[in-house]
Amino acid sequence: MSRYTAVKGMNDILPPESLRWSRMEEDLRLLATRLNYQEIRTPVVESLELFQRGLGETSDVVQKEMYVFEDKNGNKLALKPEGTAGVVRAFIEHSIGIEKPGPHKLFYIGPNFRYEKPQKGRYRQFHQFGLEIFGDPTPEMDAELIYAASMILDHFKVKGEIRVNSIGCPACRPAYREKLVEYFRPKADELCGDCRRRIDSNPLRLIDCKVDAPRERWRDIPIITDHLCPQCASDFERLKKALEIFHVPFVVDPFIVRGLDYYVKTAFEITADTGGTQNAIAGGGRYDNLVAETGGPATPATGFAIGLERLLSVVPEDFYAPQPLAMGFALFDGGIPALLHLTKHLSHHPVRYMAEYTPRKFKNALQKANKLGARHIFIFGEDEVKNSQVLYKDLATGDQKTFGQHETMTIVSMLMDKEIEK
RNA sequence: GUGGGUGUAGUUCAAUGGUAGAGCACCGGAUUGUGGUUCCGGGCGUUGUGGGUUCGAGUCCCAUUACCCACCCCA
Repeated sequence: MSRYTAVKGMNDILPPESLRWSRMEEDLRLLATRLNYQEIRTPVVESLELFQRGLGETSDVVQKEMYVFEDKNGNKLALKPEGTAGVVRAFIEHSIGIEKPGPHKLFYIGPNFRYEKPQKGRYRQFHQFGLEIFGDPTPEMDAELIYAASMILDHFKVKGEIRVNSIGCPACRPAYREKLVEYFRPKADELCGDCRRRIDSNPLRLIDCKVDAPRERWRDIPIITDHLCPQCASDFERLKKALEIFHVPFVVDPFIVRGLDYYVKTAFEITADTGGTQNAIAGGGRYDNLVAETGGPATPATGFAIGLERLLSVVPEDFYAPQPLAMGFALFDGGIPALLHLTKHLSHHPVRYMAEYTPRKFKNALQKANKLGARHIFIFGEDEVKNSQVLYKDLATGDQKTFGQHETMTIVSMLMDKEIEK
């Protein structure tokens, strides 16, 4: 047992899992870039107030899940619990919306921190990839964003369910909220303790309760989509129409509620079977008022974030096949210079290769290569060195061949061709 | 914050209250340059930690801690 352990809820990512991570990140960057999203990198730390204002004082994230601390100057800071607030702050601070006409498409990828009790799919340090679009108010842009999300699912061969909703705007949501309160108040005695509190604190959450399962018990719960203002209602229709043109498979789920206060109108969520109860792999929606509320010019905006731990947990195991490994051995000290030359040449090519410079017996070299899972080996023994040759052996097929030591280009192309075949 | 479960070798797991073990993995070897099989050899682990009961505790009791899962919340 080592004396030090990783901090609770924060995990080491070790090989070979780390390879899946870096490949996944590479793919996400590539996909986003192709759709003309540009990367924005914001600090891990922001002022506490930014999050309090942005996410809402009453949200659980702000109330009890943030890592808050003071620096030596007494500034109240927080580790970012989500990605959007920092992006919005940077968008305003650097006048991105003023310098060029919109829409401005940005993506980010990085760690977030929430002080929660860890469980499957939930960690204190977790990672998100997100897309944000500033300066476009249309539901069609929401649809394009959701289409991008569905492309990401397809790319990673993930079967997810895209659930969309409209949660209204400041014009219509308060009225719906009242309707819910009216509906549930007489039923308070039948509700669980949490829900009784929610009637006043957060009535929108009532319909989501797993203890009471209100949607099973009462069929006549007021539904947000029946209480939208004319503008929100027509936007929602346009959203659905656009999604159909994109051929995005989706279901309307009028019970989706976003946990952060800044969302309006379009809200969506992608769920998948992650093997735990934390099955939301992505979530997002429109946040038209956040830029203004954060102190910037009124700017409509929409975006979403994917939880990378959860995404990776549903990416098929064989999605990223490791490259075959090649190894080099010397059977005696006299083979080492030639082995060094081979290492030097192969280092310049995209083949996975490593050498061992302690001379081994032939049999032990093969054993070692097997144990490390190598596919190709190169051996320099006395005969080979005498003739300026190298022995190549394919451990999968047993085929072997000798090459001249100067035929390294042939060797490289052979290794690379083999990889393409596979 | 609230529950439940589990902590024994690198790992997966055993051990009616009576000397702590096995598989896998790892290292070395089995007469000279051909592997995955086989065989032989290699482990004194503060049994998570601290107390208690007992002649005797990995085993029973209490506390504590870590991890896992669930509630809650969310990515």
